[in-house]
Amino acid sequence: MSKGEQTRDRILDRAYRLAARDGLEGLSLGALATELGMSKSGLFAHFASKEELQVATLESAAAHFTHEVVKKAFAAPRGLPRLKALFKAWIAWMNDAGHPGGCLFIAASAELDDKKGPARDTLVATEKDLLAMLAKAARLTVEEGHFVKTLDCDQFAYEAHAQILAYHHAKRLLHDPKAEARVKAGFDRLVASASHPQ
Amino acid sequence: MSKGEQTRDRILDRAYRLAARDGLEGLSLGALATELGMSKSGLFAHFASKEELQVATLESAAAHFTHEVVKKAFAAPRGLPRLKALFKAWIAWMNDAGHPGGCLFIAASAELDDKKGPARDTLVATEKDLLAMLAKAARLTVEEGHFVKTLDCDQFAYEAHAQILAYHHAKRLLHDPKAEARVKAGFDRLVASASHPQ
DNA sequence: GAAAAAAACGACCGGTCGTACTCTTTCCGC
DNA sequence: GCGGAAAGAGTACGACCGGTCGTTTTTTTC
Repeated sequence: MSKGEQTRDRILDRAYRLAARDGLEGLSLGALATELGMSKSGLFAHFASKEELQVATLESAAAHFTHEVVKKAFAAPRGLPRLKALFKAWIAWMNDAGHPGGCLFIAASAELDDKKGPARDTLVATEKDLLAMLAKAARLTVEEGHFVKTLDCDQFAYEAHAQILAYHHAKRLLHDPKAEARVKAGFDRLVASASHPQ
Repeated sequence: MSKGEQTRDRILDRAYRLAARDGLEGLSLGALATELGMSKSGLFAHFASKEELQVATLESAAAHFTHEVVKKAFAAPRGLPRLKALFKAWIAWMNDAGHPGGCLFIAASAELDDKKGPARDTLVATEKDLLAMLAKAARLTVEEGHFVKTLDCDQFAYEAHAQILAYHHAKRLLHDPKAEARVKAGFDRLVASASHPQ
C-alpha cells in the first residue's frame, strides 16, 4: 500500500469518528486536518471536494461494518443462530469504544433525509443493502424451519432495524442504563413472534 | 398578544421547519431572517444567542406536539382506544405537510447526542417526558384490563417509540411506499403481544 | 398627539468555511 | 543515487457564519 493510500485510510478513519460526532456536514476540513496533524490543503489533495470526502467516508464505514459485523455473523450457522450472532455483533459494534460518536449511518440518516446528492444516494443504497441483508437472513431462518413459513421477512428486517434505532436513541441520547436490556427484550420479542404461528 | 410576541412566534414557526430540514446547527440566522423577510439583526433582537433560539425552537415544537397530538389523543377513552388514537395522531403529525422537514426531535436526537449544553438538555427532558407519557398511557391500558397485568410499561413505551423512529427512517430517508403499512403492522404486533399472556 | 418603549434596520466585526493556486518535500522505480 | 512523480505545505480567495453596534422606524402608553 502506497503512502497516499495509507494517508487516505488514516483520513477516512478519523473522518468517520468526527462525522459520527458532528455530522457529515459538521465535519470540517480544517478540524479534520488539525486532528490528523496535517495541513488542510494536504488533506484536500486526496479528495476533489468535501462531498467526495463525505461519500468516501460513508463507503469506508460501510466496508468496515460489513467486515466487522456481517462477516463475523456469517461464521455462525445459518438460521436463528446466525441472526442472533448478527444482532449481537451489531450491538457490540455500536458499543465499541472505537466509535465514540455513535453510528454514523444513523446520524447521517437524520441529516441527509431532506438533502440531495451523492452522499444521500450512497447512504440510501447502504441502508437498503442492510435491510435486504437482514431480510435475507430472516428468509434463511424460515428455510431452516426456525421461523414460521408465513413470516413477512421484509417486515422482520424493518422491525429489527427499529430495535437498532431505538437502542441508539436510548443509549446515546438518553444515557438510559437499561438500554441494552431493552433492546435485547425487544429483539427477543421479535424473534418469539416470528417463531410461533400467529 | 404584542407585536413582539407575534414576531417571535413567527420566527419559531419558521425556525422549526428550517431546523427540521437542516438541523439545529445548520439553522443559520441569516437564512432564517431572509425567509422571514426581515433583517438578521432584527431577528436576533428576540434572542440572546443562537443557542437560546435553538432551545426556544425545541420548546415551541414540544408545545405544538403536545397540543396537536397528545391532547387530541386524550379525548379518546383511556386504555387501548386512547393508545391507538395517540399512535394515529402521531403518525398523522409526522405526515403533516406543515412539517416538511420531518420530525425535529428525531433529527435533533442524532445531532445533539454527543454535544453538551442547554439544547441537548431540553431535548433529553422532552424525550423523557414523551416516553413517560407513553408508559403512563400503557399503564392506564393495563388498568383498564386491555393489556396483561405483567406488562413492562416502560418497555412498551420504548418499543412504541422504536416504531416511530423506524417509520421516520423508512419514510423520509428510504421513501419506502410501504412505510405506513410497516409501522401499523409493527404497532399491531406490539399491541397484540401486550394483550395476550406470554 | 407627544413621549417612552419596543422592534427592526443596515453596516460591520473577527473568524471559519470550502476551495484554488503555487511551491517544496518526500518517495520510489530505474 | 538520481530524476520524475507523488504527497503535502503554504497562502490566499470569496462567501458566509454568529454576533454587535448605533440608528431609525413602529408600536404602545399616557
